Amino acid sequence: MTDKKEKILRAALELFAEEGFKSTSTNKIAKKAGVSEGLIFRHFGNKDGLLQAIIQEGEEQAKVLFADIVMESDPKKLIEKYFGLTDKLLDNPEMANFWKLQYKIKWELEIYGEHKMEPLELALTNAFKKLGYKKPDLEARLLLINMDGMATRYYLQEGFNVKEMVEYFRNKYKQ
Amino acid sequence: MTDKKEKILRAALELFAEEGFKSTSTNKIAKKAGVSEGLIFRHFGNKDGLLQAIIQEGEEQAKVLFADIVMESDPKKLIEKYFGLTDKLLDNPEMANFWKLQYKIKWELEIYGEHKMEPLELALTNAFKKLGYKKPDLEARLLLINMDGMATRYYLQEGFNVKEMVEYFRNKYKQ
DNA sequence: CCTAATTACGTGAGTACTTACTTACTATAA
DNA sequence: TTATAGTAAGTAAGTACTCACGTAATTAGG
Repeated sequence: MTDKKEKILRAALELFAEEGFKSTSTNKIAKKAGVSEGLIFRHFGNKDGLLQAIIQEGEEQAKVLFADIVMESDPKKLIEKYFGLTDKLLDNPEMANFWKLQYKIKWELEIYGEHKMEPLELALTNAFKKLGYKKPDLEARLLLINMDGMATRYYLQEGFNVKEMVEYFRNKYKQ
Repeated sequence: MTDKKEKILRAALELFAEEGFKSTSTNKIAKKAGVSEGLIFRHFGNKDGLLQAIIQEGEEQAKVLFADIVMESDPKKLIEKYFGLTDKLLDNPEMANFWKLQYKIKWELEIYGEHKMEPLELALTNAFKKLGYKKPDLEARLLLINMDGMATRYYLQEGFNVKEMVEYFRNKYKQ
């Protein structure tokens, strides 16, 4: 991975997350990265290849992020760790940018990409089963759906207090 | 409102909801509506004016939709009516299209437009207060956040079973 | 170890096509 | 007769992508 190739990736991630995939021109990406426009196509083939490269890189990040949660065997601790995700995401600006991009392109290209979340959903389902929930799969999905909603607010509603909301929701699973 | 003007509005709503605002060309709208491209600009000034017209029309629809819920004085019934929203939205395809557009442009243009939901949030807050909830405002917001999450899944995740999820969530507020 | 050949990296100026929007014009109705 | 509704054919400014051309790095052979 050359220096300029990485600069393209970083510039594209930022611009895609800010302005969307289709609305971001390759010209703009090249200017932000400080390279010639042609270099983008040399390295990634076409604009879509660039997007795929960004997505793939992010998926690997996500796996690392989820690993610690999924491995937890104590159900209560697992749920606690799940709620801890938010803080991790908020503290790392590059990670936050990547997740913003994820949601943006979800809506722009209308693909949900559930496989990314599947291990997390399964782990949560198992935890709720151990805790005696009658419908552990639905309870797990409810948590993830709530996460989607939180993300919508966090990224789009100015002044939305995530931490307060997460704290309130988390408390429902504490006792 | 002339016949052709309305055809433009309908075509634009559909295309914006399907492909997004920026990605839909005025040329395409004109072809779908069966009018000349220039007529769009005669009636709406520019592409943004067309979007505004669609949004405004939809906001009026939303007010009508929420009115029945907001007016309800019995807290339990109010919450029940809130959960009934889903069925109403799913049964009316034009309404479904409008809400899809709402979420799409939220992410595309990064504006949340909370004022539209405010009366609903206030009404729910009041209902939870009457029912003795310690933090009725947060509980109300939780419901709306959940709705955002459900919408994300419903519109983007193929094969997502909304009714089952809504039913499960609704049951938490029944007793 | 030096040189020659090959590959990978990088650019600037082009390509054909699409974009939102304009203009000059006609038909229709009040 | 005057405003309104409607059109066809433009326009300049993008758009993703290509191409001919260099230069730097890597490898191969004597």
